[in-house]
Amino acid sequence: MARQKEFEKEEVLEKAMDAFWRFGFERTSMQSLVKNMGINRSSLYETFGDKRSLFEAAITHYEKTRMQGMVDCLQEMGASKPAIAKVFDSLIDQSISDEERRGCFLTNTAIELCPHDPSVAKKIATDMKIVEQAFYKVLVNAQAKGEIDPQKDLSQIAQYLTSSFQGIRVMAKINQEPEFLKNIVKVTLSVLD
Amino acid sequence: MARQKEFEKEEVLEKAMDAFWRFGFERTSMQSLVKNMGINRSSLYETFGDKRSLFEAAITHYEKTRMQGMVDCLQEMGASKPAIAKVFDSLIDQSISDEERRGCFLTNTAIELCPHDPSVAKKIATDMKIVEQAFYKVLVNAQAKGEIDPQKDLSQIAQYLTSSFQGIRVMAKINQEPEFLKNIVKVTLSVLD
DNA sequence: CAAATACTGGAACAATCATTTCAGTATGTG
DNA sequence: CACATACTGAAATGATTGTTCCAGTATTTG
Repeated sequence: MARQKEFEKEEVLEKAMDAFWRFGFERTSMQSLVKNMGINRSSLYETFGDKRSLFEAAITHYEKTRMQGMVDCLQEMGASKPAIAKVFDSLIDQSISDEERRGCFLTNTAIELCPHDPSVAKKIATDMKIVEQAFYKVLVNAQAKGEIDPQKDLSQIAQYLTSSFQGIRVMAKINQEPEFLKNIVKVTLSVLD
Repeated sequence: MARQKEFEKEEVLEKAMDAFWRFGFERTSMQSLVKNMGINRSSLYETFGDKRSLFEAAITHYEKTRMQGMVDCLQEMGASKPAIAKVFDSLIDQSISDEERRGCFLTNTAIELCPHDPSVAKKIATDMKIVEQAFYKVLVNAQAKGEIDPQKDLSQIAQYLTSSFQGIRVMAKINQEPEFLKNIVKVTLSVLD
């Protein structure tokens, strides 16, 4: 018995995420969010609450729409060593074509907010654990297939791959040359041989 | 024929660096800088110019007082493989005891400013090249001593080590457990074997 | 003493920040 | 039609932002 919402929540959240992703929490003003999300200021506050809440929603949206895709790729049936290479290859593809150098929203947030925001820090820590465990599962598969030396400690390698991933995200902010990034990945993955 | 400056430039710059290091460029206000540097607002502007200039001076100060120490460690006479281990060990020590999770000022700045500030981006890129070349020199020594397989491509490994360093800096923002970080370093350096 | 420089503290500036509120209009259901 | 909800646009709030300016005081050198 009332008017319906005119905007799709996910749709405007995508735009909010994009703004936070590009500029970070502090450099993104509510003013610019109103402009970029294309909804009224009042609707924004009513739907998402304050800036912090909106930011958390944006992070959650990133987890669902970006991070999960990578995790899924690692958790496909029978995924093993090639899946790891694939994930790092698409990391490079993304980094090269990322003209605004957005990098990874989670990495950016880890740097900007983790030390001062326990709630966000917890979210990011959980995300990293999920990525790490996705790597771990693939490594188990790979080891079972004989692609990886059975002596190797897979949980350690999973942590290492997660860390390497973050490192490349940082490097891509500084140097986007394809050869440069490819070399790093090559050496990184040589650990698996 | 005039009054002398009462504060040591390096001394107050250290304090400015500390603030920017902890909170980043955007979250550090001139107000808080006036307070933390312990000098008058007028003196601040007269000595360092505007906020951006002060920030660049802070980065330069970090390069001289923090980064250079690591580079020196790598460039000591005859430094080879153990020097690399030492650098990563002290990275872990720093990360563990870094209660405010400041991490690396250059990493933080790369994430926050590189995409939007070409001048800062250039500075950081130069710094990374310096670190990379320091690694490279040590690797050459190590290879000459027979510590490293002569077949390995040292410039690629130098890039890899630089990237891994950044990765650990990010991970330490998220998880400071010593065992966790040590494992990552262990796997990282296994590339040299 | 006189001139030059460096300090202090605070005021003033215009701009921007996040957030709240409100009056008015549109669109739906009973 | 009546009521409920959702929209719009704008204004107002109070705080904070970076920066400039100034009057007054202190310290040094010629």
